[in-house]
Amino acid sequence: MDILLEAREATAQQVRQRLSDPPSNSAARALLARLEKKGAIRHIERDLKYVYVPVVNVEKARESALARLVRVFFDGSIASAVTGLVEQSSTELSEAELTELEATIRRARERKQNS
Amino acid sequence: MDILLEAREATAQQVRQRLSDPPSNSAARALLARLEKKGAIRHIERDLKYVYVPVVNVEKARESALARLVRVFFDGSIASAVTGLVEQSSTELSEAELTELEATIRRARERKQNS
DNA sequence: TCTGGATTGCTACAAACGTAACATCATGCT
DNA sequence: AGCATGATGTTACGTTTGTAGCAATCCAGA
Repeated sequence: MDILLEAREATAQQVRQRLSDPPSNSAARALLARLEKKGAIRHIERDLKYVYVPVVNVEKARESALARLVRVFFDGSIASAVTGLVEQSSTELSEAELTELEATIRRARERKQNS
Repeated sequence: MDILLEAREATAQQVRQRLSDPPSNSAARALLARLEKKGAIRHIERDLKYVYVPVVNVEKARESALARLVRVFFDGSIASAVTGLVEQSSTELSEAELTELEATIRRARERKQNS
């Protein structure tokens, strides 16, 4: 499921290849068939292959994933989560990104004051 | 598993109650027994109940959860993830927290320059 | 004492899942 | 045409997981 959300779309083979500890070909197809039966994904036929796409609301999936992360690993503190994210990978953030983040925080402050 | 990480510890009943779409009592107990068999959790006997606690490395679990989130929902961009986190919940952040986040960014910048 | 509630141990069965194997179909190459 | 390749459809089997039920144990209260 994550793989489809990440790749936007994928064939059975592509999903299988991206899975850690790749299951058999049958298992990958069966998994996709089950997800489709449950309504989580759907498939389009293209070039004789089935291309699977997630049917879930990506926005909501992201929101709930963020909320879960904050709740489970950061005691519900959004500030702690942001701090953790930034500090875990500070060297991967470019100067431009750091500046942009500061702008984001300023915008958040303004939105807060206007509400 | 998430529930145990979040609650630090829980009995079979507590885990079951916190699960969305709560499974049967037997299923909850069987699940915990399996997790214990796999070594992911362990149990302590207290007041005649089994209190289960996660045995996983919380640090690593958090890191991988953060990495997954960034990869799946934010195209691998840490900056986007931080922005999403801040904007999704800007009104829940206090002024003090916003200020603290700015300090965090400054620290990240300094660390970056020193590396 | 004894009765009820809560919890675990254990067993049997059903549903879901992983896997392998084979058939079928379309495509491309010789 | 004939054949190999890659994809899906389908079936069968074993493993894992979910469920229900019942016995045993401990505790609290009547």
